[in-house]
Amino acid sequence: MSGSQTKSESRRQRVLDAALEVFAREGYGNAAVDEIARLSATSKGGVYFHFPSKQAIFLSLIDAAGALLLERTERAMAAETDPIAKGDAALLAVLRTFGGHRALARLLLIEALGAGREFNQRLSDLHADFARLIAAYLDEAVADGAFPPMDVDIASVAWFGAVNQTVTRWVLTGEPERLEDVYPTLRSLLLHGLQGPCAGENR
Amino acid sequence: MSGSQTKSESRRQRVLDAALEVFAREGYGNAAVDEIARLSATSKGGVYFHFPSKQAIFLSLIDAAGALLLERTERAMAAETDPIAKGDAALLAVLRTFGGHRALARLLLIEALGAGREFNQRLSDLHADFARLIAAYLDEAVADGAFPPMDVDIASVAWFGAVNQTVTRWVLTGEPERLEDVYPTLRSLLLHGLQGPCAGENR
Amino acid sequence: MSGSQTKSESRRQRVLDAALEVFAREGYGNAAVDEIARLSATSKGGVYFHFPSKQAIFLSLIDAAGALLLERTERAMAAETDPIAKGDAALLAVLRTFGGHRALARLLLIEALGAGREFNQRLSDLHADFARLIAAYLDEAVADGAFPPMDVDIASVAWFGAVNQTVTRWVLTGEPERLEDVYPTLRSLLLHGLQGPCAGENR
Amino acid sequence: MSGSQTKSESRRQRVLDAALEVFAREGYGNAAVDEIARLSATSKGGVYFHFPSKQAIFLSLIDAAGALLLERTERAMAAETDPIAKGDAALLAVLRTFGGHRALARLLLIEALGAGREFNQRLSDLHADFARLIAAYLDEAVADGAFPPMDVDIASVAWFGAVNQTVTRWVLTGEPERLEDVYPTLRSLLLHGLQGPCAGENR
DNA sequence: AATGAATGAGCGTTCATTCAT
DNA sequence: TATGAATGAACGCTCATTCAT
Repeated sequence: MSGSQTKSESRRQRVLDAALEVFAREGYGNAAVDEIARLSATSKGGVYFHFPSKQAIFLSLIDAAGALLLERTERAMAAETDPIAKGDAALLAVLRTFGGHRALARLLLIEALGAGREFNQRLSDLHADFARLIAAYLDEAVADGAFPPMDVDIASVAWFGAVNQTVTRWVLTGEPERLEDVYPTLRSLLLHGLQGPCAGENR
Repeated sequence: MSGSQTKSESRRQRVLDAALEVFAREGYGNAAVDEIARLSATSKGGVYFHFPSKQAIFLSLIDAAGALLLERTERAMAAETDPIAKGDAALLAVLRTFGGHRALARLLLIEALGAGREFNQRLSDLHADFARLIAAYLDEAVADGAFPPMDVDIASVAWFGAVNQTVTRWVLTGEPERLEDVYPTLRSLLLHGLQGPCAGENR
Repeated sequence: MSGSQTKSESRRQRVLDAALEVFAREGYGNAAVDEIARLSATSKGGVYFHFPSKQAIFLSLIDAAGALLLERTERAMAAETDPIAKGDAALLAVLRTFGGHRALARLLLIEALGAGREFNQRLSDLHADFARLIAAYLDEAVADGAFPPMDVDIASVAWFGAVNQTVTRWVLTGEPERLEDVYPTLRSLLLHGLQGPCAGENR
Repeated sequence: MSGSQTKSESRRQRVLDAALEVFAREGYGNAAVDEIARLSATSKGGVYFHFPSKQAIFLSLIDAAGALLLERTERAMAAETDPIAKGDAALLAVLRTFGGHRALARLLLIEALGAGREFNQRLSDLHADFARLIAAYLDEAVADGAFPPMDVDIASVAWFGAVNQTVTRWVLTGEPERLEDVYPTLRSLLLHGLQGPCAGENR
């Protein structure tokens, strides 16, 4: 990796960092490339040297954020063997990733949704990727006997949605102060639903 | 209701109908007031006679859509007495309302989110209203002994999120073809979670 | 004069009164016909029944204001016979007319100027009318031996300008509190100029 | 001064030149930024790159014109020592500055007045600056014994007004063809008033 | 690689005027 | 006479994108 490559990479990264902040603060439509350039201590031309368009910057951010979320979740699940523990690990990984980076949460769960048709596909793909991850785990857990047979497609989407909504509420209203505090309740709900754990079952 | 009132109201309603279509198709930022005027067979000035701003049109739509959703859900729940049946009714009402009006679903679950800070408050309020409705039901059901004690705040948000996400997937990907098809699975997940109904329990 | 004529006249006058207030407050360009209608307790259509256009309202006001100023000045001069006293009377009449009606002063000296080419002609005519009045007086006074021969055209314009500027300053800055307070100084300046009255001359 | 600075400055100046012409021709309200852009052989965006708003362009012009007028007058007065000669120099400087630039005269004496409350302050300031210049001169001349004691505030405003009105007439009606032709008459009026020079006084 | 001046299409909003009632 | 809903042209301003340097 040559010095100039490094410099170029860091410049590109500075642009992405600035873009994340601006997009999260202003939303996609209201974000100005000028502002991204200013925040990244570059010029407008500099931004356009590294990215072909404003849209491409946003897509880069979504892709990176999605990849980060997936990777963290996968890694956390891989560290466990027990099916239930795998699920717990996934839940915690998502809550921790979003809880530690509010701008990222805002970008992925809020701004990306209304940014236009072009991004819906990308977002659908990400949702699908994540659902696939959860679905694969559910399939395994079902095969393992930990869970009864179910429609894993819908179950994974619902799992994802329940988690998303608590994160979204946290982003929009600031409640609860620490996102991870929802973990015990959410865990119980995901596992046992509203009716709670069956008698004689542990935890 | 005089004739002129009727006419004026109908013009206003035509604008709202057109706006719903345009906002759902283009998103808030990309929607042009010109296009709304064209679709409602009015002039731009006509639109601005009935609404002070583009933002006000959007807010009107969100408020109306939110009120419709709440009202339908409340009405459906009121028709039942059994706690479990109330929950089922709420779930079905939401799925049917959204399933019967994809543009409305897109507006409320997708476009309103990324439309800017001004709308987040309104949306938060709606989310809170809906969560309160569910929370009140859960409180009752817990008191009734149908559900064990739980953190109803988080539970209602998670309930809402699981439903929203399936609706969102339907809006974005068209799956499943009929939204209501998710009802049985979603119902089971909400009630019993991933681990399914306890042995000896009926459905 | 029939009752309806009276009513019509009074309605028309109410529009003019409202227009004077709005034009003086907002300027010609920023004044809205809607606002004039509101202030005159009429509808927009009502305004347009009495006047063919916004421009016509403004011209009516300018004409009326100009006529009032001319008439007051002429009447005041007619009441005197001594040439110097005639001049004093004219000066006082102008100061009193403007001093008693700030909106009128603002309209004639400020707003009418920048309102557009269409009004410049009208304003020029008014200026010319007034200058003619002063010029006729000066001609008489010169013939009388009260003043030495002079270029009465320029003198009348300068007279008008000196007065106008003090009124304009009053409108814009509020100084002096009572416009008529400038009378003694202005009188002396107009009669004797900066060098003051000649030795042996009385006031 | 680098080449790019020169180019940027010249573009900015071209915009100002075009704006002066358009504002003088159409008035502030009727002037379109599009037209300014066309006349300066730029694009609308180009105009807005150099100025934040239409209002700012207008203010720039007023400030520059006011500064030019003040500077020319001050310079002309500084070149003389005799009080009377200083006054003559000031009068000539104003007449020549306006007489040589009709658009500038129109901007400062006509369009700026009716352009709105925002500009009145600026214009008041300019009037005050100019009045201060004249007042300072009058104070000196009084101390020198050239003029008798007087209310210099009002005298300077009247001086300014008499000159302005002749310039305004020239702008509006084109009379006299050469503005400077009013100089002798105006000079005499300002010095001696309508009653003319005292017997035994020279010039 | 980087800069920033320049472009120009597009948009929200205003408002004088018209006209059916 | 009077009303006020409707029209539509006009305008100030923004901003993603380009490109000469």
